[in-house]
Amino acid sequence: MTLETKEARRMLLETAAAVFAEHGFAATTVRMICGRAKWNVSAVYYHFGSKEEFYHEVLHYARRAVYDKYPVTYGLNAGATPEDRLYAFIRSFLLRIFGDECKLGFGTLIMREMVEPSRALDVIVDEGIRSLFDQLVEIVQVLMGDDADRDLVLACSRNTISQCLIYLCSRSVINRMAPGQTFETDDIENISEEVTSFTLNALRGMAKNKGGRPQIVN
Amino acid sequence: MTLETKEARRMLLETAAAVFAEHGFAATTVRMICGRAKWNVSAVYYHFGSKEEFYHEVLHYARRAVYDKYPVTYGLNAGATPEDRLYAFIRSFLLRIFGDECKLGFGTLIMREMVEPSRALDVIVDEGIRSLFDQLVEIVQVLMGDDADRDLVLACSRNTISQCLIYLCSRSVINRMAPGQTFETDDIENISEEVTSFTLNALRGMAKNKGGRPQIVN
Amino acid sequence: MTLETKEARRMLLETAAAVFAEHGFAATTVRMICGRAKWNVSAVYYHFGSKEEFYHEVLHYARRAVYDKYPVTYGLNAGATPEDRLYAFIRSFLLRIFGDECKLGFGTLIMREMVEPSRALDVIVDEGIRSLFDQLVEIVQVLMGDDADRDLVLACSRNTISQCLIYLCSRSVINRMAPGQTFETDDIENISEEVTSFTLNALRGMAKNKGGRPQIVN
Amino acid sequence: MTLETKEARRMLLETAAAVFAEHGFAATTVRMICGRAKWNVSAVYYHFGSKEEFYHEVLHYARRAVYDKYPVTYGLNAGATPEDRLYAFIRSFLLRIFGDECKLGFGTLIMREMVEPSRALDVIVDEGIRSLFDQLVEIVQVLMGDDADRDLVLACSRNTISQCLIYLCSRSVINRMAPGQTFETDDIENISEEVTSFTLNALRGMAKNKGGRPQIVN
DNA sequence: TATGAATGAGCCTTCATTCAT
DNA sequence: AATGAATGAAGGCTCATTCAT
Repeated sequence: MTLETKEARRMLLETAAAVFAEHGFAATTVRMICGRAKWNVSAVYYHFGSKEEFYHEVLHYARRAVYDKYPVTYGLNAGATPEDRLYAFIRSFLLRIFGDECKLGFGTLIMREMVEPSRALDVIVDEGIRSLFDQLVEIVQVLMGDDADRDLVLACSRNTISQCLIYLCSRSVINRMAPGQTFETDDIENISEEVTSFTLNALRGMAKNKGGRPQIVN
Repeated sequence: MTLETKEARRMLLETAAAVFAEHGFAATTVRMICGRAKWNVSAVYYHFGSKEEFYHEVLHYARRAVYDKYPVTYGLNAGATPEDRLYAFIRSFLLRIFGDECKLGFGTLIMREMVEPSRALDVIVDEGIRSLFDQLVEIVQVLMGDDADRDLVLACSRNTISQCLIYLCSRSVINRMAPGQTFETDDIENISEEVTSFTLNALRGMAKNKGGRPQIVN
Repeated sequence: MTLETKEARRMLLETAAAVFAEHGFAATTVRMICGRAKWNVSAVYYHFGSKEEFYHEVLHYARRAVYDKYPVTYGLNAGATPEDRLYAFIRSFLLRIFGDECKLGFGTLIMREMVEPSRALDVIVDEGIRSLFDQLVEIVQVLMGDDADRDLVLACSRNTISQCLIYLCSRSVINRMAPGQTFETDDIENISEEVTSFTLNALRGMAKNKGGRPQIVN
Repeated sequence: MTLETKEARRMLLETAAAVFAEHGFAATTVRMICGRAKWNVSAVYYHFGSKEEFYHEVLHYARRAVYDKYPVTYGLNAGATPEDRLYAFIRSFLLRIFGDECKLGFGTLIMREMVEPSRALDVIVDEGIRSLFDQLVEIVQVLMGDDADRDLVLACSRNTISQCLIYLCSRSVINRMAPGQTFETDDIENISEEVTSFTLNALRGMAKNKGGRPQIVN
């Protein structure tokens, strides 16, 4: 069978994604991947040029796959309220992070890129994250009111997304602190609701008193 | 000079921490560290046994150092309100993450451990993070009221801390999305206030209507 | 287009000759040649069997081509004196070495064979160099007189040809020692004359006093 | 035993010189050399940095060795005539080329450099060949008379040295054309005398009639 | 016949680790 | 205790060559 076959290529990229996710770029050897995917090492070099280019291809593939499966508008229908949109954003974000069977596939790759950025991160940010964030910002702006300070809106958006990201970046710590906790589909729903609720309350409060610490001590 | 000297050992560990933080465990070479610290490679093996044990020692040292400098009660005096305590918690957490001169020293080491956990992470969680988190939970409990559901309090605590962690885990993305943003001491103060404010508003809201998504659609 | 075509084959061999000349057998990649000649790698293997056989074919082709262009009698007409024949020999030899536009094509291939002989060198010597040298020997014999010692004639012939070969073997050194020197057609003429003159004077002297070192000290 | 030992280093460099001479830089593998010299591959990298640096060291060593053994003034005493000096130059040149037991050690290395120049050739030319050639030029100038044209002197010097170089560059051809010929010490003496004689006759003739081809046809 | 794909051997180099002094 | 030297196991990559269509 040839690697040009869509099927074969897919299988290889999938395996590679798993291995890269598991060990990171540096610690992953091309031999590892090929051993697991039953492919000849040279074949990979023939088709992808170098370990690095191969890795980029894997990243690209994984990103496409996860966005195809969980687009940004996932679970959102026409007459959605801003609150619904926030909820949908958070939920699809988490679904993308957790991926199929909660294996943290693409999520892990992204996380490793954030910790040890390569050229790929620029692309990922430019082609995906930025527009994603902009959509969140828009939702948050609506929720806080048009007169809300732009910088505050940005900060609140960041706070919002960070509540999801913790499940990506700190999963290993969470697993150690709450060993029982699972991350099945149901759990994701619960987390989504809880995060949405927390965020909505924060946004409403911030909007009312225009944020800032002075309010704290009162 | 001998490595038994406190001074020499300190210097070596400090250098090692910087290098490990910069490149990660796998990509860091013992020679790298020794080259920079002007020490003999074999000396490290003689005193620490192996690269891995050495790394653990480094982690241990860095953790002590950062907690010595910024204890959990950092900036807190006797009659502090729960709000003050939350603020102090967040601020000291950020200071620990950003480290001296915002170099992300110990923070980076932790972050890499979270992404690629080693035996060391268990220790770090057991001896540091857990008690840290417990203290936050306690503050949040107070802020939400004694009758607040325990699980909700835990979730809210997690949401709170996540707003800080994003500056650790996603720094590379933040730098790319907002290239201008600096992280000087002043910025840390601002972030602390903003996160505290966001959290307080969320907690008050959650406490009032007992959280959950149903409220959203109202 | 098929490689059976005379034209296509010619083009490929020509390209190959240039690449082999430039990098030598070992450092030349079949892919290099095919890349430059716009041919498929496998086609070469199909038509020539192996890199080595291909190389031999290239050598054979290049030799034919250069001898077709500059035959041994190049520039010689009927009533030529022995001196004329010597001059013609030297000049055509240099022209063959320098090749078209002084690119050192075939000459370089031969040089590389001399340094790293393959099976091909035997053929080259048997089918070309030997008869070439014999013709020179004959000329030298005539110039030194019939009574000249055979071994001396051989040695003198060798000395003669060596004055040409230096432009082949030591070109890189000459370029470094006399950076300005060019090797255009005019230069070849000049070199030919100078070498011929040097040689004639030597031969005449040798013939007169029968060579040998004793004469030196007188 | 350590490679720092003069003895061990010497042995390794000698072996390396032989292998590089036999196969050339590209075709020689570090493993080859180490296999033959009973050294660990990594040891070579530890001490020499890279294959290329190692090669340069080998070249440097070989050059020193051969010049130590056969200096330019080899076999020359005080009141030497110009003829004697020419003879000495040629003889020592050949001895250097043929080296110990006529193994063509350093000679072959140089020859390979001439055919496939590396950075090393620049050094070799600048530090050795140039001054060597200058010495020859001086001798030739004396032999041709002070009024001899400089360019002619240079050309004649080149012709002179080329008669020696042929034994280096074209040895493989000579071996095939005259299979019986040996290159023992005696043979070198004979060749030296013969080349000296040929050259002296040429120089004298050139000096007398000022060279040029016109004389030929007379 | 022609070609894209596949393969296995091997090369240079690096690195953690151990030796020997 | 401290150090320069040595080692073996990989790892990324290349290349001649063979497959399979």
